[in-house]
Amino acid sequence: MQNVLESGGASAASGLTERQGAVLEQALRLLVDGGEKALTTAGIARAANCSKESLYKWFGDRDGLLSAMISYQASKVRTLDVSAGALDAEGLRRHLVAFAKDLLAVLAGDVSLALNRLAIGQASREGSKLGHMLQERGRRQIGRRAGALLEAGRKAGLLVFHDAEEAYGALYGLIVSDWHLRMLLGEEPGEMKKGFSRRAERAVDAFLSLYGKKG
Amino acid sequence: MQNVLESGGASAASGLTERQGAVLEQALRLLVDGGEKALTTAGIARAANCSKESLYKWFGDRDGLLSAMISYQASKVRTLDVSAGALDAEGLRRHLVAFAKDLLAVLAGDVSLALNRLAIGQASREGSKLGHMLQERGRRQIGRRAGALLEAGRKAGLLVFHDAEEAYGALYGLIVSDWHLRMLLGEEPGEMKKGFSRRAERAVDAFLSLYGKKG
DNA sequence: CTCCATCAGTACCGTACGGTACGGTTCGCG
DNA sequence: CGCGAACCGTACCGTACGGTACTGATGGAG
Repeated sequence: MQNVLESGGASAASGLTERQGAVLEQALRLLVDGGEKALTTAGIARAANCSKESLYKWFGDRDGLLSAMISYQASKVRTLDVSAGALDAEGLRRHLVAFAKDLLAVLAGDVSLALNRLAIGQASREGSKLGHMLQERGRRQIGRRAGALLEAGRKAGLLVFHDAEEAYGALYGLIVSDWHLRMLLGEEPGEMKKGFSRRAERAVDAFLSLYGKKG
Repeated sequence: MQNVLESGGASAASGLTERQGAVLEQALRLLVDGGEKALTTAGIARAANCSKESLYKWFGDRDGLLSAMISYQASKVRTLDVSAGALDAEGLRRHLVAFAKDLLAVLAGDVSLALNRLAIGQASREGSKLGHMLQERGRRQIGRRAGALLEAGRKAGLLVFHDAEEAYGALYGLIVSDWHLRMLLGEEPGEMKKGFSRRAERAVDAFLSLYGKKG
């Protein structure tokens, strides 16, 4: 997640120069540390050792900078596709548990929480481009991985469902419940992370009990 | 939820005068309409036909006013206790479905969404009193109703679980999934509300399939 | 009627932020 | 070397907000 060192990296993928990516990195760090209120153009310029003029030249506007931050962060997250060849019951369970743990880890991450808070705060005013973007690039991405996993399970005769979206919704709800919102509201995530592993297994057990064959 | 007409109402319960309650009502309306950015002290004073000086005299501070708004709104929501005498399977299911529909309706409400956005936006900076307060007065309240319902179901031999908190978490997750977050991010709630009824029943079916006696 | 408390309305102040303009510096290129 | 582009640092401007001070009106108590 912090690998700025890779040449090109996430910057090239979005048509950004390396320097601009580094600036966005600093902006994300500012956002994580101090919240939206601390995310001033002057602060970003100071933290990134660049000038405000450059910020406006590169991103046009404060909103453009915010959008670029979300876009940049999303471009760093790549969901590994599961090679679902020859899946047995135990393998499916392991994959589901891994997915659950990854999901909880991602949602509990500093940057994810900060960006979600930012987008939610901006969601009230008309436009709400950020919320839509976060939704599209974040959830849709991880949803694809889950969808592929569920479809593979069904093809292997291990899962039974007629609506993949509904099954995914149940899986998501069983895993996350209201933990995401609680973390967004400021509950200390350190205490929560301890129970994540057990929570992931419990959720997958329940999900398999609902949608597993002869379950 | 909108019954401001009751004499005294939520104001008296919180040690507020009727006038102060009306001011908070206008503040909530401003927040719902325009988001946190529109919630300025001058705007509240203008909307409520009062002076800024009175605002500061009554609530001390802008944060105090925000806290008062959450406290005031929470004091208006009363969870009806279920008289759980003689519960059969069909009755339990009906109660659960009613709870699910109420939960979805509350979470999708304008005021709830606006207050959650406000608290989440404020959660980053140290203190995060609002998030904690919303958590305590909101979730804990509705969680009690669910807890009583679940306990009654177990006592009637209709539900089997060893950890009420875990069962409630599963119920909540199955009902809400990621819909709350999506609405907080600005997704149009109008389109969602149509499916709430069916969603509530599906969720309760799944929950009963997990925790109902004999499968 | 007089006194006093409360409150609306407004003017005011300090601050902080978004956005712009300008001087000085580095660096690549002909 | 000369030139221009990119850019850093900073100063600057307009605006908007939080919070305070003042004035005048209202209304109840003695």
